[in-house]
Amino acid sequence: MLKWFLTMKKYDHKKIEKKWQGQWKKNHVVKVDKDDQSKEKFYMLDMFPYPSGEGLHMGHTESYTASDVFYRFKKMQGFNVLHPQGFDSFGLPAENYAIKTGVHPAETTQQNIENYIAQMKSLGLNYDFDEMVNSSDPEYYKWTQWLFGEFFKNNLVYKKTAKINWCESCQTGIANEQVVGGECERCNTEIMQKEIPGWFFKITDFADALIEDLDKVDWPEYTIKNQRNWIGKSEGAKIKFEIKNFDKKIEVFTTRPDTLFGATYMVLSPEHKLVAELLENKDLRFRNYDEVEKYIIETQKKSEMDRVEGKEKTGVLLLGISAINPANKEEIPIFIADYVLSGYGTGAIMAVPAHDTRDYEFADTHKLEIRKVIVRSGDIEILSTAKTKKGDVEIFCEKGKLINSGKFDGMDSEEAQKKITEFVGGELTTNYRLRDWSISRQRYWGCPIPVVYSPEGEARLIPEEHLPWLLPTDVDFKPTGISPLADSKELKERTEKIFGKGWIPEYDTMDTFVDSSWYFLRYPDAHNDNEFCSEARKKWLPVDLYIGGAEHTYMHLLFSRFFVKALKQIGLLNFDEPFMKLRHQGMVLDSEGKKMSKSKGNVVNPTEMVERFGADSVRAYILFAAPLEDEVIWNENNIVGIYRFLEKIFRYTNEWIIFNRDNEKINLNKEIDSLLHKTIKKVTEDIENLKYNTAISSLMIFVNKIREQRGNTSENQLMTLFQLESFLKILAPFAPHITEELWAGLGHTESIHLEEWPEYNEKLAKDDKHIVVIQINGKVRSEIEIEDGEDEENIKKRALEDEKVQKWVVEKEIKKTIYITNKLLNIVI
RNA sequence: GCCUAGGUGGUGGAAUUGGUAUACACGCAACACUUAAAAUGUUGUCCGUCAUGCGGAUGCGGGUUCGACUCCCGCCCUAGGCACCA
Repeated sequence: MLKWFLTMKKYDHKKIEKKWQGQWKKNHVVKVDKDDQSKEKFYMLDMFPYPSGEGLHMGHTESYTASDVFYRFKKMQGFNVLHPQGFDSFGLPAENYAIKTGVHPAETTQQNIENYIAQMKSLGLNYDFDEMVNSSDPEYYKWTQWLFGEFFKNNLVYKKTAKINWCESCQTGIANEQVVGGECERCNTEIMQKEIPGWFFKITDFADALIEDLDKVDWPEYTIKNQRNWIGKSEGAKIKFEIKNFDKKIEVFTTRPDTLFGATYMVLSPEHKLVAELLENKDLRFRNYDEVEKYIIETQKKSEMDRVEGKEKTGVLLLGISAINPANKEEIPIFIADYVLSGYGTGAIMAVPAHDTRDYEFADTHKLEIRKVIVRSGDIEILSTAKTKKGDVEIFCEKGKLINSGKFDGMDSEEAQKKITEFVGGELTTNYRLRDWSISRQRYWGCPIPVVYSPEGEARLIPEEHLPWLLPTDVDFKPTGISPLADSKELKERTEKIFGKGWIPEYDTMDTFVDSSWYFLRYPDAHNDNEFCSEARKKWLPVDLYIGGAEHTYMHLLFSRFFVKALKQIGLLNFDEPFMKLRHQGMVLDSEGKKMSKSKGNVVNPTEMVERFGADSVRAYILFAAPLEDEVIWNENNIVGIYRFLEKIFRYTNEWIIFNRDNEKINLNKEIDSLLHKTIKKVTEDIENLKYNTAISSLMIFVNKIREQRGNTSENQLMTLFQLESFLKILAPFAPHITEELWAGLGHTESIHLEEWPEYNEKLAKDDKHIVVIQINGKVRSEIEIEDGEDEENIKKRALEDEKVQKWVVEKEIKKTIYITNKLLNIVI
């Protein structure tokens, strides 16, 4: 014993990890040959991070480790795996930091990227950083601009002046999709409304395809649902209402044209164009002009959140005008109210208080007529059918049969929707919640929009030969309400030099979501200066497995999907969906189960954890602690379990090397061999299904078994070299450093990560004996050991002879028995 | 209010075409080694009971079934998301 104790090495994770991280780089272990046609391709993608000053966080650590494990696994299985990483490096934090300190965003971004790369390497993440993509690099954004140009030429981008969400702090417009809880997603300032001209991508053109193609992908159910809900398709009708004594019509969108006879008033959103027109028309001036104007101003101050939260349904009657219900020609009042939003439908509604909760609440407050026109089918006589109860009156919001609707009485809702729409000259139509994507930002640190304006104000695309259209450097970062680029002398001169006197450049930059909507198309051909991706390299697309946070389920995924569909329509791609399989990692919480945040001071730094426990332990622990998609509690006290596990393997392997290296007469331990094959099977299947926690647990069970057997056997009979090596290989994706060290210790000169993934023998992975549980009336009373495939009658006979079973069945009639092969026998008495 | 996910020992979690509930890990306890501690090892650890037995337990209450963490009905709680969508 003393001998091996003296020669035994200690598991020094720092030394081992540093050594191999250096070696991998030197020996090109991470290199991918993108043109290798001999192997099947696999594209494993991570959501690229924004390189913030705070560095990598634990969420990245989990997600990137998960993909790194899968990458190593697929590579060992013989796939040619592309597993790139890059940086989503345009964005507000760097610009805000520049405003505060004067340090140019390019500089801080570069520093942060270097820091991120160092952190990623310290975790043993094997990215080939030569194939990196960096969205603020002109070599990259040249192609962002080029793609914008393709959209421009193909009518998929247009300019319009629109009231948009405005963030006072960022001094920029914010897309609807980027407003979180009425606040700016990035800085949490409350969003206001402001009229701003800007460029929009026609994402709504693809609304139906964006819904339908969700059938083609292997994504989490809820992510698919979220995408569907975000697009928000609804069937209905557009119907026009005449205004009395005014030659204009109000068009409404309704999902319930069958309730038209019950429309007892109309509501316009305060921003509705017609309201402004009516206000300007002196002949028609409302009798309550001041009240109306005051209400409009109050609404403008409100964010969408405020409008939503107001419990009282406020609104103002437009005194002096009225509309005609086209179904029954009755004169009905018109209101403006902020519960009607300008951005959805037509910005105007017909209100049917008897059959819509919100309309009812408004009608109740303003004492308006409530006319019932729908009753539950087969319930014509009784008018009191109810779904939702509101005060004393009952509201029925479902479809049913019509009453009080003239010649349509007795008709079913379904049929009446078509017939009534037809009757009033309306139009059946589909409406979407999705709006076109506003991409203009009045910011500095973003991709310049490659457009110039003629002296007459006409927008023209900057020709390809002038790309990349560089972001100027001579600007002041301070927010003024206009784009920082308007400051640049150089940009102005550059524009005039190329296009002539009087031409001015577009000053806005693009939403950073544009950069991240196509980056995965660039990795296969990251250095191509002539194309965004060559035809040959497009064979890598689409992405086979994408791992990233669930927080991106709406915007990033939707925008990326839109890009792929748009580029297919243009003819630049030939597939429909960017990400075939998608999985999310859960949040990493502190030891008390709370969200990590700077303000709480409970943020765990991955690099510090790597220092203390080693990259292998950090990797294995974060995957072991919980299923990938669940929340992970980062508990430092628990990581020691993984550390001990690795240490045991380290000690065991070194013992093995000392005693067995030159010993050719190791006897095959059949029990260990069977367990090994079971473990290979389990780990292989679990990795394939991203069930890393149970894969690691089965590796632990294997090690425990070996430790247990060590007491019963002489050391040189424990494991063959082949068995030991197979075990190290299936551990390698999780703990790449320690396995590499032990692999080298066994005398290998090539990396373990270039080895083939062990095959399991189905026969050996199967037991030839099983324990069958004997139940009496569903309660476990005994168990017997059986041969694999033993005859049911025989098992039954043996079970009834069992002493413990005898006690229960003696003098009882056996009604029936149920046998589950190799598992269970239930005797019913 | 709506949508989604979930509720299993002291803790993280395992097990679902319905078939031994609590794998694996942490923690805890006892023992061994040690002058001692750490480390390591061994044993034990859902609850009740004197128990190699018996009974009970997967948020709560019912149901289906030979058998339910798993399926059905009703309710409670937690987390995340959405929100006047006409």
